[in-house]
Amino acid sequence: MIVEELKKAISEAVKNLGVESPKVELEHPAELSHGDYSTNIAMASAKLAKQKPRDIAERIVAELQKNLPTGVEKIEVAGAGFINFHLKKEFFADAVKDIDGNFGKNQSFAGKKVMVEFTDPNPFKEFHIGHLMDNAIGESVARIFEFHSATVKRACWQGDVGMHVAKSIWGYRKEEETENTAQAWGKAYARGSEAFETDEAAKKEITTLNKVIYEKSDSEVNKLYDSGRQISLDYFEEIYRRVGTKFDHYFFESKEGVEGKKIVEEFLKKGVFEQSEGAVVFKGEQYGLHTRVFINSQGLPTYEAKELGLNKKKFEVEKDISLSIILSANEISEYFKVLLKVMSLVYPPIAAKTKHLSHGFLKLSEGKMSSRKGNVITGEGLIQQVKQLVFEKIKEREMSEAEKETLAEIVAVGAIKYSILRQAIGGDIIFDFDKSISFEGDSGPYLQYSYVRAKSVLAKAEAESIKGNPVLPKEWETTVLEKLLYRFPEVVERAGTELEPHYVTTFLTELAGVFNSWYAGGKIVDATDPASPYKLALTEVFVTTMENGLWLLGIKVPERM
RNA sequence: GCGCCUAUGGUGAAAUGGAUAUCAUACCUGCCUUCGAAGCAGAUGUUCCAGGUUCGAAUCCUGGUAGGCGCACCA
Repeated sequence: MIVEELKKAISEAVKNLGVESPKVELEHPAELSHGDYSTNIAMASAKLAKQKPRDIAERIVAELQKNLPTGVEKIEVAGAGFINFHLKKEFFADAVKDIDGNFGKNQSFAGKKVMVEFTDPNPFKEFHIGHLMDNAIGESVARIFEFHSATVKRACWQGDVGMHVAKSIWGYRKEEETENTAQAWGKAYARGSEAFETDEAAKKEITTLNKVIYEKSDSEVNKLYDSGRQISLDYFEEIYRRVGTKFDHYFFESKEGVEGKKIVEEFLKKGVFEQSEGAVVFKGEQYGLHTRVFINSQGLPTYEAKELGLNKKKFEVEKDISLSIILSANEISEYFKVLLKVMSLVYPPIAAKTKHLSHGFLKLSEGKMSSRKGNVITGEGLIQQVKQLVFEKIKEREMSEAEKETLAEIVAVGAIKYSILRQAIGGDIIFDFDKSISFEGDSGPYLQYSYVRAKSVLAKAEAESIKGNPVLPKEWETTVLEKLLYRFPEVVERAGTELEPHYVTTFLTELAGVFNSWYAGGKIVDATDPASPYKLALTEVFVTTMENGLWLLGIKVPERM
């Protein structure tokens, strides 16, 4: 590996100078003109040596020149004392040669199992664009772990009991003729919530109904409950299919709540929880957190207790989980700190392996979206709207209706996922339909288009029977494309360590830009050009990288567009 | 009130304590008789404020300001 070679050479050079120095760090400079790798070792050791950084840098370089590491074209001192390494064109050609379908994968989680819990929509409520955001991030995180060779188990945690269900069923019964569809249940929830907040009598009815649902004591309610629940779940399944997620495990609050309540009761005796105002609570203040209710005064488990049951259950259904990730919006971050504290007191080994990953909020420019108020954009609605724009764009194309339909779906879902995965996961996205979903510039379709275009170059080459060959042509000037391509595995690795899919998005966007620019600069397939086979090999490798990178983002690639 | 998070061109974002802060969009100017113009090339414009740490700060620390979220039986 070039990095290890360079590091070794640098530390030896530094040692030969008798300069004391900290650990050698290599990085890619922000600008390619500054070389392929750079080190700030001279600045870092200048203080220890009581010398000028630039002088040290000059002497290190002189030392390195005596025995230039393989693969290095030239070494320069720049700026305050940076040492920049420019690699040889052969290095890049070698890197290109090694790229295959596994490009970007590493072994860091080989033999380890990771569970990722995400999406988590609640039956009886809308599947809104916030769920779409959670899904896009969660699916990408799962795929990134798969590229780290982990066995990944996707889990979906669904609230099929609780106050929201009572509100929905109450709201459903209020309306005389209500269709049994997911949309109708979503509206019923809004009705129930409204009444709960404004009407005291309704509030009482709903609270009672909640208990009835838990106890399954009313057969008419049970019937409504069963059919409404199934309608929601079927509806969700259809969305998962469209966005490309397959869950391994579905967990339900109705089930895990029972176990969770038992855990709370057991640890109430052990003093972890205490009784307060008829409820069972955890006093978080002693840990700098706040108090939360685990069993309410009706004797029903709250979300906290259910989670306690859930996280134990995860480690029962899947043996040997190394890492259990829970994805959610950051509105419940504080709550999760309390939960993780309780978990560390109740079952420390599980708590130690559980990590809460919180992402920002997807909200509308006119304010917070709330399914209680009914001002939500549903996930399905958004996909439909974006699809319409795609249809508009391709209406003149010579394609069958079926082909247009498939293409519109792929482009629409890709555009949405890109708009979510382009930024660090902590930040909110103020959703504005016209601005948030783009087809040009930094966008999903830009990546898809670049890919499709490269594929058609390959198709042309095949038609003209020109084959790709990664052997360097005689006169060759290294392209920016080559200088970026070999970095892809590093990007994937970093995305995994930091749990940040957007590193992949940023890299692919830059790569596609570089490819497009190169593409516009001259012909790739050209029988009269001796460099054509190498150019083709580069194009092939670009296609492979885009395929793998887009897969990591959960973005599908069309054949034509 | 207390706690957590955030603040980067007009707008949306990126940046491992590093070099002249990078993209996109919008606006303006060119390029389809090259392998797909959902593209390419060019022009304009940016780190909330005040201190501090550091050879070096958008990044770390302190104090402000502005915004978001949370703070007992919703999830």
